[in-house]
Amino acid sequence: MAFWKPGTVAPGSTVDRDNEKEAGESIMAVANQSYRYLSIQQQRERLPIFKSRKELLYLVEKYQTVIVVGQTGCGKTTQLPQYLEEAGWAEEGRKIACTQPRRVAATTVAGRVAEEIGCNLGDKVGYTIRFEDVTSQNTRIKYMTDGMLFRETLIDPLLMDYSVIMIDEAHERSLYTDILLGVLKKIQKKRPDLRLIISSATLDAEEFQDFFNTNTSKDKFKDTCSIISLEGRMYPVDILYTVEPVNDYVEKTIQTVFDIHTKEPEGDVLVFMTGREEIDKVVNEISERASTLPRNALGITPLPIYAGLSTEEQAQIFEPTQEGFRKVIVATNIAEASITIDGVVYVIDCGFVKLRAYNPKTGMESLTVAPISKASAKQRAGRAGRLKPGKTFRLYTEQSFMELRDSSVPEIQRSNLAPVILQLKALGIDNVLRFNFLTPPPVEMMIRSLELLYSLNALDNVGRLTIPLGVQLAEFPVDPLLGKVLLASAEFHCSEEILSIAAMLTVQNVYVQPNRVPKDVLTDERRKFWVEEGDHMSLLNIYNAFTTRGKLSGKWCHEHYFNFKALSRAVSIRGQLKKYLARFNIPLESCLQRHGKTATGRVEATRQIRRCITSGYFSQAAKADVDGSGRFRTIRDNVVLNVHPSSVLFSRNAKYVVFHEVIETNQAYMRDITVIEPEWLSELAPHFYEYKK
DNA sequence: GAGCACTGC
Repeated sequence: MAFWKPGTVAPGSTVDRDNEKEAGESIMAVANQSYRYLSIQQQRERLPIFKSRKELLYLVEKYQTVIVVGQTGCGKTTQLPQYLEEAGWAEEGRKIACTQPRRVAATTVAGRVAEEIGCNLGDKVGYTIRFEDVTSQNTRIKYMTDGMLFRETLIDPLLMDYSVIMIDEAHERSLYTDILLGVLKKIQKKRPDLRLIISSATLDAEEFQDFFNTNTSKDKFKDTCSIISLEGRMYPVDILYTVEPVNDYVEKTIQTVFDIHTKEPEGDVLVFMTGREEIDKVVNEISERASTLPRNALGITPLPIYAGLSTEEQAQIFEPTQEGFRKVIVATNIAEASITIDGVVYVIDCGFVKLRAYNPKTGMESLTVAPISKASAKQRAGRAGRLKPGKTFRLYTEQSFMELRDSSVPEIQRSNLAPVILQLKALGIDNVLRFNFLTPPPVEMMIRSLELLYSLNALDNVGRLTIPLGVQLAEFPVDPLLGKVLLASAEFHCSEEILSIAAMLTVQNVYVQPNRVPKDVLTDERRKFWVEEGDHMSLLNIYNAFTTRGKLSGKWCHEHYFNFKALSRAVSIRGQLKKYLARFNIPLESCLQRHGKTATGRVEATRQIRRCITSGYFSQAAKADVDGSGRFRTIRDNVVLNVHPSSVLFSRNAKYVVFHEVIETNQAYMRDITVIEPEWLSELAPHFYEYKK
């Protein structure tokens, strides 16, 4: 292919096998290939990490922190905790923890290790994720999400249960990974016996080392942190760059798919795009042009995958390729680390990703297309080398690749920090501005969040958590604004309704939009559940319909184009939030059941619910422009906002609203909106609005 | 007047 140029490190070079938990280190995967006759012990000894077993154990003995570098596919996630357990680190009732950024990873690895050890899951080996605690008194090795370990610090600030904590996939720099690193560094000062293992990609290892070495630099000259590199196991992936920069990567993608299809041996293709619109375009174009292929040629099956698809639609990509066809999977970033697809030999990488950013000046989040990092590019390329030697086509020049950031901006630098600040305060870290972050978030973002927490009355005027409100908001596993609404529901006598609304706001993708169904059919179906008061009350209707006449069934969701997975999750979340309300002594009351028998009672009840929502979301209020353009402006800062087209209130004439969130793409859109009366703002949040007016 | 990357408690 004349348009392509091999990368200078390309032929024969190996790329890390990205997600060793799915296949790479699995002894079962190995067993299925050629070592079926080996005992489990023999299989474990064949993994690349086994050669480093002694050295690893020596380092953990000697150093407080050990950084285990990259080269995934070596077995570190499943083997390292077992080595530690075998060496006695889990004796005397102590546990070994291993954190993962994603729930699926925690559960699947735990299952695999339990099988290797030959115990029931939840016995010697277990896992803990939100809504599922599969551990017992006997549990010695505990896999968990990073968010869950952070929750545990609120209960046991020194994490005394654990002798070793392994933070896996630290290079991903998830929000909770970053917070945990800061908190664990503090804990280490008080617990010299605690061992930390940070598993990271090569590029960040020294940053982690510098971070942990500063703990003791003042009086000792010896390092307390060591790095070890492990070799991985995966097939080589050739990397090809374009010779010239690409203007239209959607078109270039389609060309490349056909080039691969007509010139390369068999093997499926995985394409990385940024979002739904591009994916649909690529899939449609491929289908159309596929009909022009010669009659006797191999067929081509394009399939989309992104989070907004229903479970059934997502499942299609895992079905075996039809005889005589080549599968082309067109994906968002979901395929970079969350979903693993077997059979991929070719990867096409457009070089971009959609990222969420937080603007502290407006308090708005934006969703923008940005170039990926070198680490992401490497991760994407690695998806081609799981089955056999593969090829990755990067739709950018090698020069552009060299100019990419080494790794993505950590999540903590682009998030709303209000929840983080509350939780750090609850841990007794009063001066959050001086908290030891691996990479500190911008100071103005911290200050904006502190102001917001003060206006919610979660912090007092010297920045301490208020009692009980601030303390309760820190405990609640929801955003502080939503937490405030939940707590205020006592006053408005509508906790039953608010629980359902809060659960529905917390899950994503309540609606599914199958491509085969015409848009007006979808809209008509949705209107059956919609009410003029806005999205919150409509979500409540959907929740109630799902749990009563919908009988919690997948079939009902399918018929009405709702996402079954999302609604089921809402039911679990509601249950969890209900337990918190019970703990905070907030009575369960339903104003709709009490007053909803008559029309006027119903109107009054929904007013109460909307007032309750306003008592938490008063800072996110907007007023319609008088020109009838449908545009709004935030009441305090005059920022222009539009109604999101998915909202109940799209193309309806509301005057004053509060909104759950704003997503800024080409324009700023409010999502999940409720109609309010302006007097409620001065009544419920005079401190916030008094200088206006 | 017209749009929805991905996680986590």
